[in-house]
Amino acid sequence: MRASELFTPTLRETPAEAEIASHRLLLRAGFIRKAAAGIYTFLPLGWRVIHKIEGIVREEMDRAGGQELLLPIIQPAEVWQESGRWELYGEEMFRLKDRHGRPFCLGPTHEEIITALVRAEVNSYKQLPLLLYQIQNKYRDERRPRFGLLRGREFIMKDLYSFDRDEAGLQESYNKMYVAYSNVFRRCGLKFRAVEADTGAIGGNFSHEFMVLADAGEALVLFCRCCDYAANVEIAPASPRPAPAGDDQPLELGKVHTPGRRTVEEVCSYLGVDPRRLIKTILYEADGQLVAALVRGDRELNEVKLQKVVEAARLNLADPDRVEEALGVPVGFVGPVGLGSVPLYADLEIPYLVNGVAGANEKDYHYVNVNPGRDFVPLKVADLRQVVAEEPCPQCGAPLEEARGIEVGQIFKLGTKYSLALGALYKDDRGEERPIVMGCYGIGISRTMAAAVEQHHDEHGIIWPVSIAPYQVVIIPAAVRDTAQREEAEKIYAQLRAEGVEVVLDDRDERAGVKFVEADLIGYPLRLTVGKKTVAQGTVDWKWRWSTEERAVPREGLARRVKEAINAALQEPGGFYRGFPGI
RNA sequence: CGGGAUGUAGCUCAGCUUGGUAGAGCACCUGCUUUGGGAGCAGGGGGUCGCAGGUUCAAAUCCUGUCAUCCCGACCA
Repeated sequence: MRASELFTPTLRETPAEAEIASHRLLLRAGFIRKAAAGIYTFLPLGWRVIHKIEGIVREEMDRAGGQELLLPIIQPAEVWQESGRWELYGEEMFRLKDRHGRPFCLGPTHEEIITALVRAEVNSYKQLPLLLYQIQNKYRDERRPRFGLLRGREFIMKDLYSFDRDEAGLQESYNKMYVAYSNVFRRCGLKFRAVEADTGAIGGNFSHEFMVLADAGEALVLFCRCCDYAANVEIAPASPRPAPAGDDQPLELGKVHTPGRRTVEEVCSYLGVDPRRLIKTILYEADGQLVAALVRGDRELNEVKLQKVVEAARLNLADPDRVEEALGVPVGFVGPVGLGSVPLYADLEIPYLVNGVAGANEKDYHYVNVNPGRDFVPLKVADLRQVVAEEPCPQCGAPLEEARGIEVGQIFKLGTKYSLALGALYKDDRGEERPIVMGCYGIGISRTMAAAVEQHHDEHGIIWPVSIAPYQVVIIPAAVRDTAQREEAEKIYAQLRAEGVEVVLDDRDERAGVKFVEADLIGYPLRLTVGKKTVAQGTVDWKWRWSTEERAVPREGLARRVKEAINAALQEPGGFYRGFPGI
């Protein structure tokens, strides 16, 4: 491709709407443009990257036995009503009606439609297992789209669904996908971790998320330095540890005046107690009913854990005004002692407390010498708190590390949730009807593109891994008006193309500086510069985008050397980033 | 959905407080010079000031409504 013909409108200045690196750089370098909030056009360079990622995904899915098909974007309401998710999905679903008033939606995901397909076409155990996948636009009307491609309303996703006869078959499919996903992200040149994860609203009972490690990531992951343990903080189990040594003998419950002290910090400094002795009482609405969660003052509550323990379909922090209305106490003074009918859910650490401090359920008062078991009895004691770095690994006990991650893929065991709801059954070898056992496995293609930029960029622009770069090489003649330089560059261009290298010739009549700056911004992995000096001495200047080093290499045999270097880079995508900080 | 902010040229923004008929830099077009890290000079084109009402002799500017976008929070296969 000639740069003079390439449609890559670059921006010298950063668009005001872009906050994070990937959004900023993809806009500036001319890969994407915004059409509406959370909806983007992919320009030629951006679309090439998407194709590269899709290509890698296809190869790995096919290698694992997957078969590609294409499901509709517009889906009829019926199948969603059958699974019960037409109601459950709520506002996040884009809904529409046809001219006859029949309800449809833009598919936010495809479990229903593919299960309906398999229900109709698969009847016998002989047709199983089956791995079907598609790469498609998906639609979710996010309350708040943000971060460019990382959280859009229209996005490109690969998802594969596995259909097996039984649990053992599902486990096998799941393992295949785990391996395939690891291959995909390794080949994309990304530093990632597979972490144990919550299954969320999609249902099912076992899941891993694939996280690209980057500071812009919305997820927090914990991983062990010594063993292979890694988990999303949402589900990482805490090990209970005793409260600090204090008074061993329970003292008499007492009420103290704490005017205006609402927060843990305020109460603790006012009363001169360690936050570890405080009982933090947080009120939630679980399916409309008020519940109280108790954690130590120095801990953070984990809502995902609470939701599971409470067994609520919907759980959200209770509105402070509603709490005051229901309990007659401002939230800062609510405590477990004498809280009436509100069910108490206590973290594992709470029963270890001796002579703790808690709200007195009376404005401007707290209780001291609160003793769990004596002064209140929780409905349930369970792991409710957030684990933090340096706590012991649940597998081996070594201190955990934490990192931020961008979720680019997730694999689930669904079991029979959808096959039962939609009646996807098969006859086994004894003629008995049984539900198909399902799994689902997603990769955010467009999100992976953004994640790659988050992980691989510098102050000048993007640094694409060779495997997903829009083009592998750019040739820059320093001055195209110099016939010798121009002809030399044209020759190299023709030779590289003959070798099958994906190359851009920057044949524009621009100053060399402009071409260098744009090449850095766009992030071509390899740059070959032809100048007056290199022509005279029979060399070209060779520079990798991720390196600061530039060296003159002989013009003789250049095309083959480039081809070999590109192949080497494709073989070991992460190898070129050894210099990058990582884990 | 709650809180905050912003909509003026393709991009970044000034002008708004104190109403008087629209500006800068970059980008674009033409010419000359320049040519290995976003060049210089000269000339030129481009905006119903988000939209709709209202106040006024007069509105980018004041008032009301509305739409859009961004940030924080809530939410999130």
